[in-house]
Amino acid sequence: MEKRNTIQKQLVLDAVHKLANHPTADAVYDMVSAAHPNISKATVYRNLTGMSEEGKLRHIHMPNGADRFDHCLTPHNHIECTICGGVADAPQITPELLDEQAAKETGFTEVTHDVVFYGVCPNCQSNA
Amino acid sequence: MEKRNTIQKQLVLDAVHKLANHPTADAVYDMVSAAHPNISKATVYRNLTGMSEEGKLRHIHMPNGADRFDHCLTPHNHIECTICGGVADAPQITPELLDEQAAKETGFTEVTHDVVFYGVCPNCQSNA
DNA sequence: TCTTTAATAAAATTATATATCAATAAATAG
DNA sequence: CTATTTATTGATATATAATTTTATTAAAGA
Repeated sequence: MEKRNTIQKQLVLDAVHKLANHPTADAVYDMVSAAHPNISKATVYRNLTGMSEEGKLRHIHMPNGADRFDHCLTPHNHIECTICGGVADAPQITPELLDEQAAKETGFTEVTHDVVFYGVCPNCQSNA
Repeated sequence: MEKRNTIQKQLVLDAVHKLANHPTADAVYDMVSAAHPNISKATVYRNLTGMSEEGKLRHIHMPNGADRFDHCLTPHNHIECTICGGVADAPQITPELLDEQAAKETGFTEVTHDVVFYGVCPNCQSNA
């Protein structure tokens, strides 16, 4: 008796898949609580971080605002629009190289990294 | 009469220089308030972000904990120890290339980025 | 069905950062 | 040097993101 499948956990996972576009915990809460009004925000947070640790989701730490969660598990980066705040996928760029080089030059081991790009999204470009 | 030089601003700038190792706003506040007990935390935050915008300091947005501030203005990245939480300098890696490639593949313009590395620092390696 | 205990709901708490606003003091003019 | 202007400050309140706490609930195995 280790892990249990709860309705709440399933609803949270479904919401991240349905929302697709890198929702924040709050956005997930909004969607889930529409169908299941009594769900607690703490439960949403717990399940999001828990399932990220299990590898069912990806936890994206945004340097500015709230963290986001991604249903897509293949390696890639993210780009945030500096105008509307929307987050899109960005290409993954030679990550092994980055980590190796940083390890060599800093003396740190087990090196990983986060990259977040910023820019103006196509939509905000045309509305300017 | 535009910008004013205040004791508080000078104390904050000095503290970031003296602390050197990428202090958080809180660490700066601790040092400054030792010499100037009445200083407000809001003033420390205001001066840190203000001087970062003026280019006198660099504001490092950390994806996890509190933001940090760097007296060193030459371009480089940072690496955070996953054990002790300390932050060290990391090499800058082909940034123009990253931004260009991300812009091309996403359709975003005016692309910049943040990179933060994570790893185990030399000190935590030997204490393991 | 019963038992165990992982997971939940609700509220309080922590951490980081910003906003508000009356009071203060730095820069300049006279 | 003094007066004036207003940027800056201090104190507090507020905002946002996320975690902790604790009694209760319910999932899974016996």
